[in-house]
Amino acid sequence: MTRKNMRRDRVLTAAAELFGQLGFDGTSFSNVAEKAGEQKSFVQYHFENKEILWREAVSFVWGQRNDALPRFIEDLSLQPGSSTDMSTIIRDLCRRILHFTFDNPQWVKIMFQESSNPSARLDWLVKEYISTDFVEGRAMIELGQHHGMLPKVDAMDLLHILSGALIYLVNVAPITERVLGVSPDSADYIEHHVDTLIKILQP
Amino acid sequence: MTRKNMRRDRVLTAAAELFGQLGFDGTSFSNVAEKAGEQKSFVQYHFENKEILWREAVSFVWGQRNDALPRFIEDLSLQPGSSTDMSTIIRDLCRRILHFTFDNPQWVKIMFQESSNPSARLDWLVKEYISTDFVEGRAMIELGQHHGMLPKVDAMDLLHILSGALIYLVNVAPITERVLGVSPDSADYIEHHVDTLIKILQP
DNA sequence: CTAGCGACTATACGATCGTATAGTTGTGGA
DNA sequence: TCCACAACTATACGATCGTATAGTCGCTAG
Repeated sequence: MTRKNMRRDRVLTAAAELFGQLGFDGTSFSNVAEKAGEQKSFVQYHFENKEILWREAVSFVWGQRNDALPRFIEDLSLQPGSSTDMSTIIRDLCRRILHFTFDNPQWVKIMFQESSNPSARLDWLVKEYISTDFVEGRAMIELGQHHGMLPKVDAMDLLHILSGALIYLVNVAPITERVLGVSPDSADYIEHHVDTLIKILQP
Repeated sequence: MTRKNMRRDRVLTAAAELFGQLGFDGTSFSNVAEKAGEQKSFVQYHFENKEILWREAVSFVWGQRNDALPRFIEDLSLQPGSSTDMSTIIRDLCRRILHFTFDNPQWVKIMFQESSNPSARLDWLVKEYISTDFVEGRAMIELGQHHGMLPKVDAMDLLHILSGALIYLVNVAPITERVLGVSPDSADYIEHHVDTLIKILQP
């Protein structure tokens, strides 16, 4: 990768983090520049306004996510649908999603930020990325159901319930940490949580 | 209620909405004043700085929530633990929580805002309100388990899973609305969602 | 009647916001 | 060698930020 793109990516990484943590209005060019170790004018030069910076940061984050997540999901379809233990596959998938999202929470945080204050940006985000997520998520759930790995209930509701059960854990992690004095992003905690989820999902 | 307190409460209501939607940094005195139909100087007079305005708004919202929610939860313990249909009680509780949170999403949104950017404010929020929520939530889950109404798994994990399944629905509602073209805050949608959740929770 | 005080408003301050634009530097082709 | 242009930086602009403070109003104790 060229040095030029490295600097640009550092800015996008910083921007994504701040947009996720502070929201669109709470994030500033100087914020981003400082976090990225660049000058404000450098950021402004590469992204002519805040709206564009936001969109590029979102595309950057979703790109990384889409590079990483499908690998996990393919595991689901690779199984011949028979002999392998049902709970093992689901457990593995949940575990990987949790680990990935704990390491890369920006996509979830940005999604929640924009969703809490509907705007033209949310329209763009939905049209560009999230509507696809819904379709693929639903298909994944239905695949799991078809293989007898998930309860036979409304797929879209189940998608929301599972997404909620997983993502909520990441979102309230700093709170859980303060209240219970444990780290929800630790392998042990994730393992335990997924275990409980599996028990509930089993017939 | 005195006219004076009415104006103050209007400000707190506006502040809570904005803090939830835009976060602490994204919210300003002028923002709040405009939304409340007051002058910036009026807001500043009653709340000497932004930190205090935030804390008062949080206390206001949690106060309203604590006035409204316990009534629902008492229903759980009132039952003699026997004859009444298990699923009916849980279903009713979930339904009420969803309706209430769709009508008053500020407490959830503020919690997520602060959780996405750990700070001294989060410490205060946890100490003042959320640690209690955890304890009571856990007790409620254990009560449900004791009555044979919930699966016998780790109570804290189950609390997170249920909270997630319910609250996620509220948080992504604007997205769901755009993607599926339905209103997740409608009675029908809630009913259907809770129905699915109950099916999963049943043995 | 009025002095004083609590409730509220108006104005002022420096800092920072998003954006525009002028200036500087480096480099590759004529 | 020198020029053109891309890459980057510095500075400037009005608006708005959080906060401080001076001013206005109405009521009531003396």
